[in-house]
Amino acid sequence: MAQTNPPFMSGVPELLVLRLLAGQEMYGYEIVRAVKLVTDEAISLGEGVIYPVLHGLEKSGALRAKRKPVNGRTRVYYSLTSKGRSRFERLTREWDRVSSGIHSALSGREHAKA
Amino acid sequence: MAQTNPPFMSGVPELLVLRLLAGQEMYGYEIVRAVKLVTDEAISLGEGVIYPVLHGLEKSGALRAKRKPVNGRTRVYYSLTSKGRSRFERLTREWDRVSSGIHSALSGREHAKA
DNA sequence: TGACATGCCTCGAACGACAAAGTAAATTTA
DNA sequence: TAAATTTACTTTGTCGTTCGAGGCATGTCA
Repeated sequence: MAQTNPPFMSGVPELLVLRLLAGQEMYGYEIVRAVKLVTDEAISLGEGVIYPVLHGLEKSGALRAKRKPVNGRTRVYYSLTSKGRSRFERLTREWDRVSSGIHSALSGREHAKA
Repeated sequence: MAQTNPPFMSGVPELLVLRLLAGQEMYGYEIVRAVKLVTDEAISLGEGVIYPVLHGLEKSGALRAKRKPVNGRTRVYYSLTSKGRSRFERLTREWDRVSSGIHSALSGREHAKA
């Protein structure tokens, strides 16, 4: 029972979460909605993806969580630590490397003999 | 024991294999070497990745295999079927969609309020 | 009253990438 | 000629991750 955004998704939820939190502190439910917006509807991630990513990043020290009661409901706001920021930068570089490698492969003229 | 090319790799081996075979027929070991070349060294896939992909694609009808003895050794050449070609096109479109969504997210100016 | 939105959480399944190791023959090198 | 390297294919097992579905509780709007 996986798959809706087909392939090409590994590492992407984490990258997007870090990207959003690099701009401002946000809470989980908000991130779920924001992902759609910032990716021009290309990518949609459910809560079952976002929350585990958030918890994992927090546990590893990349995020800091702050609980805030708002209108009787509780929101958990996350923000980047410095560790999170460097992780974001590393992943961004990695993404650039990989995606441009693939771009080369896809756009290269036919055969490149080994 | 996963990870060397870290994240962002899901679906990529299959895409690259299809891409290479769209240009010419090739055998497994050759594909392993070619991947490095066509991705400008950005991506390197071992035999433990390539061969299973090849077998899976063959089983699903995307590839056709032809055994050829060469210098006493046996090579298994693979080529794309029409099913494989349309799969390649579909995956390419999907890759473009996803990668440009991510690009939007990464390059967008800060906050985009939900 | 009910339906829907907000907000959090967790489970289990399915998939797929990967390293490592194994086999075997040809080629190269010492 | 013996040893090491390269070619070539294969399989096993592990591990991380995404994902849908479900559950819970409160608030708002009809």
